[in-house]
Amino acid sequence: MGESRGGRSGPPTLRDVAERAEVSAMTASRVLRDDPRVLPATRDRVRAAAAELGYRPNEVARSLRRGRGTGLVGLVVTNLANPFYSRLALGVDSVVAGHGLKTVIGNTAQDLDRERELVDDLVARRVDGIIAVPAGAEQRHLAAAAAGGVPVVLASRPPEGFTADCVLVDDFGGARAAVRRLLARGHRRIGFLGSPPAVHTGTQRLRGYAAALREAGVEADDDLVRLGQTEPAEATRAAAELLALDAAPTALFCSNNRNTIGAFRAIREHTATIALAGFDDFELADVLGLPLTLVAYDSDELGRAAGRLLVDRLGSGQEGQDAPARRTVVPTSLVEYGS
Amino acid sequence: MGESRGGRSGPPTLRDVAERAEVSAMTASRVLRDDPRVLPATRDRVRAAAAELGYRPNEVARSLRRGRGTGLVGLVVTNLANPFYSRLALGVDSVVAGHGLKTVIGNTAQDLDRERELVDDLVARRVDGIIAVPAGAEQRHLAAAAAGGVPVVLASRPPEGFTADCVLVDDFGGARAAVRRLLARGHRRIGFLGSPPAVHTGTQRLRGYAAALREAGVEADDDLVRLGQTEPAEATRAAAELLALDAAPTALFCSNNRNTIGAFRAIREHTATIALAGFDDFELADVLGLPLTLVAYDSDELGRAAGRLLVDRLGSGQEGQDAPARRTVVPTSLVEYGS
DNA sequence: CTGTTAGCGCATTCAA
DNA sequence: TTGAATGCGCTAACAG
Repeated sequence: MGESRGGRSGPPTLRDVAERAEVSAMTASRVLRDDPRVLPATRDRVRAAAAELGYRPNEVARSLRRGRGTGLVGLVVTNLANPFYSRLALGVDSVVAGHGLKTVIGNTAQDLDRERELVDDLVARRVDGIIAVPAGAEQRHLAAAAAGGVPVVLASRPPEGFTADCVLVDDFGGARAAVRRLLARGHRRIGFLGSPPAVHTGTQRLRGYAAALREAGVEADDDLVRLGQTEPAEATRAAAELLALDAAPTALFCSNNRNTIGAFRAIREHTATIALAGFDDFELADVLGLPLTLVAYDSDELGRAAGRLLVDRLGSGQEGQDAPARRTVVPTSLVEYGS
Repeated sequence: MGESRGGRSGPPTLRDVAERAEVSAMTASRVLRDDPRVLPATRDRVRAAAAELGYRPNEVARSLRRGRGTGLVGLVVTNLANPFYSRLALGVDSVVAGHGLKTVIGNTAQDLDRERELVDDLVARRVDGIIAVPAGAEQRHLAAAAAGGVPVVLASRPPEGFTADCVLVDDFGGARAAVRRLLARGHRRIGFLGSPPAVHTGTQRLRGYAAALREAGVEADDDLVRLGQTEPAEATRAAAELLALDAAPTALFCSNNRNTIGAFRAIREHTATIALAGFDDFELADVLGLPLTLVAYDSDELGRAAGRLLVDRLGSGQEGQDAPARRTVVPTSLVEYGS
């Protein structure tokens, strides 16, 4: 507990511990790293000295010296408040923590500039690897990081313009399955609510929607497709507009949980019965008092899979730098709520 | 783009840039930090060289050299999947990012050992400060960090056994207000569902509940109090048990959103009408089809306030190290849903 | 088993 | 305006 080192400032260093224990810095270093080649008596003295000074090894200096990275994994997401991303984060952390790595989470708030800065900063801080859910199709910053030797794994979006490992959800198949189910129930006018066009998952889910319609011989109607809603309130407005059309849809398919929740509120205010389906499961979906078909998948697993890809790549060391890129797809399933 | 440095390994360093630009490392350093005292011509040469090599300053070396910290703020939470914590995290980040600081989020999964390791690791990595929501009453690791000169701010729990800035929610007042409202509606047997006793917020909210009962002259009944539920499923079971009592409660008060959601499911399966109130607002609370009184507060603001306290303490520099600890309280309000 | 030498990549200090 | 020397805190590589 005693802070006393001739008035020097800042936290105690290895030398301080060494002096106090009357050994060289090297020996102190060995003790504190549990190197066995130290006499038990010396070891105890060093340990005591460290404890008395409240010594904490400086991890910054340590990584600089060792040169093999910092033991940190950077995770870049657009919106931590969305349970999808927080689950993903926990999945990543659960895997990498098992390999002695810490997760640094960066939130971009959908801002591309911020995303670029964040990635650059992670590289500058010498993280061992980066897992990212890029906000847009512009991925030059990630490509640069990868080119600079930092392993990059993409989650929920494929790499654009460079190669990297990635974990995807079966966006196309999941959306198609959900829309097929609406079609099987006799719906022919099915609306689509989705994220901005630049978002990969949204595009794929729209493709799945279109494919299901085509297979069923239903002509697509662009008036029934509304893209660009990010928050439930926007989705509620968009859904209300669709429901107010002369040729209004009898069912809605939403490309993510924000849109599904928004659409739910619009339907709730509406007189006619509208069927609802959407991508992403969410808490309390079962108690909305409305039949609801959701495309569910394990978002923790998405994170774990991404973590595994990264850890594998790190583990394979120098020689594994240019192993072929791997792509994992997380399956989806349909869940029926509400009855 | 060209990687070419006589076969040296690893990313390019300042010296590499300097050599390529035919200047000293010092000059290169100045250019890359936008030091104005460099001839424009030289500056351009250095910039070009850096770009060609794909140079990224090594932030690890930089912080070691400067000695004034890493520009990182450590945030320690128990469960990122809980919206409360992800909001808190965003609030913190929004404030500290404005001061050039990055947030490192660590998730403890309610594990005290993991929390201790995490804090130690953050200290070892020389973060500039730590914001924590400790899982239990045991805070020696935080006290040690604070004693070691790392500013610590607690969120949602007060420091135990040491002094530190903190941001609290008005747990006592919020709970009392909610229970008062149930009492005003004529309820006399009111059950309580809460987190494990070690959690500070749970204890305070229980105190608020008890105080409201006492004021109203209602005798407290320990049989109506169930502590220890962390997940909705556990809360559902606990609520069902209360509702099955001979002298069953006519209303339930829950000390957090996990318990409220769990209790909701139990009440939904129950025949009699049970009034429900709880601490924490949550998404879709308005559509549960049940009258619901919630204690709401701004959890982003909780994070922002914590960020502000930390930034203030950092800003005041050396001399502010032992400024008196500050305590901020975030107010609560009652929200009525369902009708 | 212990110590000495050297240097990771960068920026502060001083001198030119 | 530029550069040379020096050291942040720590640890490989080599002595002893």
